[in-house]
Amino acid sequence: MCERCNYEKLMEGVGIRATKHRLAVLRILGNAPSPMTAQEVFDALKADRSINRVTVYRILESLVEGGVVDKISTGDRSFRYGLAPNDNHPQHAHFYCRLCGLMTCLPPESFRLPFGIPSPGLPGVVEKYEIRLDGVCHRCRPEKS
Amino acid sequence: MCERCNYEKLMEGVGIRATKHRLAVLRILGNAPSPMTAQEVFDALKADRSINRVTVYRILESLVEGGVVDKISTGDRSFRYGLAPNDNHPQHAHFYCRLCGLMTCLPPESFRLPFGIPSPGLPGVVEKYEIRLDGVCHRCRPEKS
DNA sequence: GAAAAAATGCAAATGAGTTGCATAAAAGGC
DNA sequence: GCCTTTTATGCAACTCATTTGCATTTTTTC
Ligand SMILES: [Mn+2]
Ligand SMILES: [Mn+2]
Ligand SMILES: [Zn+2]
Ligand SMILES: [Zn+2]
Repeated sequence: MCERCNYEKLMEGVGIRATKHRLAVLRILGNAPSPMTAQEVFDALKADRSINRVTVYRILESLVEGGVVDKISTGDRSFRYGLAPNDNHPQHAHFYCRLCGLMTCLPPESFRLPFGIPSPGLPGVVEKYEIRLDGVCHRCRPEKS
Repeated sequence: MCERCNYEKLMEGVGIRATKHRLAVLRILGNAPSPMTAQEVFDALKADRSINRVTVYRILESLVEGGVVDKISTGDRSFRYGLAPNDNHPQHAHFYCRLCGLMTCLPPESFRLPFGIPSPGLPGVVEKYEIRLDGVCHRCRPEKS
């Protein structure tokens, strides 16, 4: 999804050592058109590398912890992971199909929150926010006229 | 949360028979200040009634299916349930504390999406949407100056 | 290069939510 | 009311994404 992102620098900038596996995970997420599940990342990695499922979870956890990757919740019981918003990638909303589980990135212009996180008045300190539209994607529509 | 809601009518209006258990669940959700987990609903019910955990899940499922209750996703791996937006209860965003798991309803005025669900251009038909601010609530703040 | 620290692998556990099937309660027909 | 059919609930077992514990590499530090 981005040629301008130097993933090594991105990771080391937040104090995460750039191992082969971690770099591979971040590249996969960076090239993905939509946020992926841990399983999808795992499968993508297995294609040309031997890696353990647990390691994938731990890497994703680190990247999320470092703020490089976003962990996105859905209507099913798994999470999706994608590049976190940064200078090159503005925050954006997602569409989630409750039938096939596909999660789609929406253009950043639409559905942005009209605020710079006005914490005063809120019940806590906001670290991130999520806007998710749920429904049924066109592929899954029963009848398409 | 609401004295104007006739829960029996609400349920039967969407074709859900109002059994004792179902009514109790809906009342608990209606009186709750924040969306609850299935476990919390179960515990609240157990206080003055014998009921099975699975039944709670099935009742919540029915109420969600009927559109009376909203199933809200979070940063942990469980869901919260609350009254679905209706004439008396406008859609609103939520704040989720990643430390204690508390989910708080935010005033409907703030953080509403500027749209009436403009499906054209979207990857599917939108049925609902979620706005969730994630962070750490004041109670969980490590140092409060 | 040896010791310490960090990353990875493997097996087992966790836990919210689900499924299958038995029983109880409610609804319909007479 | 009484019998039949449908729907709701209970109980036990299961699912499956994620986590945990601990052993084994791999990397870093000295
Ligand atoms: Mn995205
Ligand atoms: Mn709410
Ligand atoms: Zn779909
Ligand atoms: Zn908290």
